[in-house]
Order: sequence, then C-alpha cells, then structure tokens
Amino acid sequence: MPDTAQPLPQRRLPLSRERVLGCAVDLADESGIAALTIRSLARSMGTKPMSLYYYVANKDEILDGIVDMVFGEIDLPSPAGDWREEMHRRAHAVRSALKRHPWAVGLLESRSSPGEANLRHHEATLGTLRAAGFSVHMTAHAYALLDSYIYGFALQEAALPFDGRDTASEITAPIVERFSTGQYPHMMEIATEHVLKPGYDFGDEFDFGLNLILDGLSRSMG
Amino acid sequence: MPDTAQPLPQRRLPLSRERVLGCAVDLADESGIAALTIRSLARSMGTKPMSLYYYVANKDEILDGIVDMVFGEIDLPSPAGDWREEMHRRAHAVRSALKRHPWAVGLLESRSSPGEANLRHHEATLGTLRAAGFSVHMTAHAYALLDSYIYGFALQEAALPFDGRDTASEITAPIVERFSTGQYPHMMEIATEHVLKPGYDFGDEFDFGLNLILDGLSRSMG
DNA sequence: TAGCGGTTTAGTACATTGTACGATATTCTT
DNA sequence: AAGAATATCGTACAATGTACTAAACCGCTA
Repeated sequence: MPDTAQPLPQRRLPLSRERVLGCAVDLADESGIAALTIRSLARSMGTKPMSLYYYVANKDEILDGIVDMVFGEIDLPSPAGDWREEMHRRAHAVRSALKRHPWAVGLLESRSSPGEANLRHHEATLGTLRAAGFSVHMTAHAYALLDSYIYGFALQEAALPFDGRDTASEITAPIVERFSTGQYPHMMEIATEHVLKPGYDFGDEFDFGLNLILDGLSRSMG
Repeated sequence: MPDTAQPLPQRRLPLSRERVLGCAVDLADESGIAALTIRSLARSMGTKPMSLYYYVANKDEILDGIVDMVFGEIDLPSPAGDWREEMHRRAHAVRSALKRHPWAVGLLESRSSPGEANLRHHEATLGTLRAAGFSVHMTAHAYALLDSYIYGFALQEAALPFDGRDTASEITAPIVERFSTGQYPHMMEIATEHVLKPGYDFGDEFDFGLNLILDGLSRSMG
C-alpha cells in the first residue's frame, strides 16, 4: 500500500468542541460578535450549520465557551510572589485579554454561569490575596474593587470608536465639531489639551488608576 | 356637542418618540433586553410593528435612545458643591440607575455614539472636577478611574444571578456544592465566611472601593 | 468480503427577527 | 369640501437558531 493520497492537500481537520470554540473566538475577533452566527461559523470551518450541534448544545453554550477561552488565555497570579506585583501583572493580563477580544466584555453581563478557566482564575487571585495576609473580608473588598476597575476600564476601551493609537484625532475630529457649539466647554478642553495631543493613548490611563488602587490597598493592610 | 364618547375607556395615547423609548425601557426592565423586539414593543404599546418606524429609524436608534434615557435619570453633579461629596453622590446615582436598568451596562459596549443626556452628564462631571482644582490631565485620570470603577461594579452586579439581598444563599447553595470538591478552597472560604453570612449584600462593597478611590484622588491633589 | 452498530455530518423545514415598500387612515389647511 | 401633510398599518422577504430526519463514515465481527 504505497499511499492513500488525500484528495485535498489540507484535508479538513476533524471537528471537535475545542476547534468549534477556537474558530468562534477567531470569527468574533475578526468580524465582531454580531457576525458570529451558527451559519457563518460553520462556513468558516468548511462545514454545515447542523454539524456543529454535535459538539455544542446550542449557541448559548458557544457564547459561554468563548468567554471561558478568553479567561484561559490569562496567566494566573502566584501566591508565592509579591502580592502587589502579582496583582499588577494580573490586571494587565486581564485587560490585554479583554482588549484582544473586546466582545468578551459585553458577554460578561449576560453569561451567568462561570466556566472552569474563570473559576481557576478567581481561585488563584483570591489565593494570592489571602497568602499576602489580607483578611477574608478585606480580600473580598479588594477583589471586588480590582475587578470592577479592570472590567470597567475594558468596557470603556471597548466602547471607544477607535482602536489604534494615532487614529484618535481622525476619529475624534468630527465629534469635536459637535462640541464647538460651546455647550460642552470642559469636554472640549479635555479633548484639545489631552486626548488629541499626539501620542495620547487611552490605555495609558490604566496604570494611574491601578497604582492608586494598589496604593490604597497597601495602606489598608496596615 | 355633549360628548364624543371614546369607544374605549382609555383611548390609546398618541405615539411619540418619547413614548416609544419609554415603553422600550419598561419592557427591557420587565422582560430583559433580549425580549425587546420591535414586535413585542409594538404589542406592549397596543400598536403594530411598522408604526414605530415613523418615530425611530431602526432598532439601533431605539437601543441608543434607551441608553440615553438611563443617563437622563441621573442627577448631575454640581461644580458649586464639595467635589468629594459630589463625586460620591454621582457614583451612587450612576450605580443605582444601572442597577434599575441592568441591560444598559451591556449596551454601553456596543453603542458608540453618546446621546445628549450622556454628554451633559460627562460635561457636568468634568466641570465639577475642574472647579475643584484638578488639572486637565488629572481630571482625565480621575474621570477614567471613577467611571471604570462604577461601570465595572455595575457590570459585576448585572452578572450576579440574584438581585434581591437575602436570596443570595438560596442561589449560591448549588454553586457552593460545585466547589465542595476542594478544587476551589479560597472561593469556598469567601463564600461561607463572607458572602453567605446573613445580611450580606454585594452592593455594600461599593462604598469601600469608592472611598478608597476618593481618598487616593484627594491625596493626589496635594 | 459482507454486513452492522455507533459516531459524525448534512438536508430540509419552521418559527422568529428586523425592516423595505407601498397602501391606507387620520388630521389640518384652505 | 378638497387636497396636503401627517400618521398608521399590511404584506413580504431575507437572515437567524435549531428540531427532526436521513445519510455517510468508521471499525469491527462473521
């Protein structure tokens, strides 16, 4: 038996839950979450809509699944390291994951039951705080505070109309027009003296708030 | 002309953009944003789907509109008051509006162009910070920080499976089951020693973070 | 080699959605 | 009373999620 030459150079990979979810993430990244339909997903995988239902129960399971894939991309903090460094690293890791997959922020609100990666992430973060000496109550406070800040920042970033750094002025120019009526002097001021300055990147605001919060938490440990 | 007796005791109110948006908000509050369809909205108003299109261009405009209605419910901070008090009040006002209308948080990410009420709210907040003596840059930092925290907190609150206070334990009980395997000891600890304590309300965590942030901002003013 | 049971993939069909297009009803002006 | 402007609706279509059903494929025994 010399060889059973495959008809196509790249035979279609076999389907699997992982491949379905992976392709769903890619499709959402490229075309937005609204463009992620069962039909478009099947097309992107070279198969037919109903084939996917062998691996996932329904579309909701796909949405839950891709949210958890995003959490799976985030490095876990270590209880062994310095808590402040670990929390700083974690915050940036979560933010950058949510920036790579902006649709995930919007899904957080609607998906109620967390996946495995999500739970592991929570657990590691809580463990790091507890190991640092925070009390149970203080850990809960700190965690709610940090996550609120990170998610909220990601939410604002996702809502920004531009994503690159220097396109800011191009996009904001027409909006600034709208302010020129003088109704919104303080927004104008912020826009012209801060946001529209060359090299401005909203992402840079992240560290200011993060450090302020970490400082506050340090202090509250006594 | 004695009276032109209306056939129905309560004649249908005339349609208007405001009434359409108001009913859309009510419907989303009652049945969730997914249940807000053109058809269900028309039904709830006693009219037919296509009639709504005289007042709104399309469904996206409805979504933009109801987000702005939510902002319209929020009292504006005053540049005349003590900035810290004003920011505290504003934070609570935003949070409670987003709690009344949890679907709004999810829409923030997808809707890009802000409405009038939203702009007025931004303007008043920025004005209050500038009047308090914050520099332009510092105002931008503070605003991004505060809004991130508020939105993020609201996002987490919206994702919570329960909404009343004391149903917490009922709902979390089955989840706690899932942790009993011992895989997630720290989550168990937080759950049993903090979240499941009678009278616990996640909303109470809000003030901790808010005060920590306001303290930090005070300090950074010098 | 033939046949068989489980696994995997597809085809067809239906209800629900947003909304384009055009017709109708209502009100106002002259 | 007639016509114009305003407001409402009926029908129809394409896109979506997915239930139901059938087909293809696989490794195996006989």
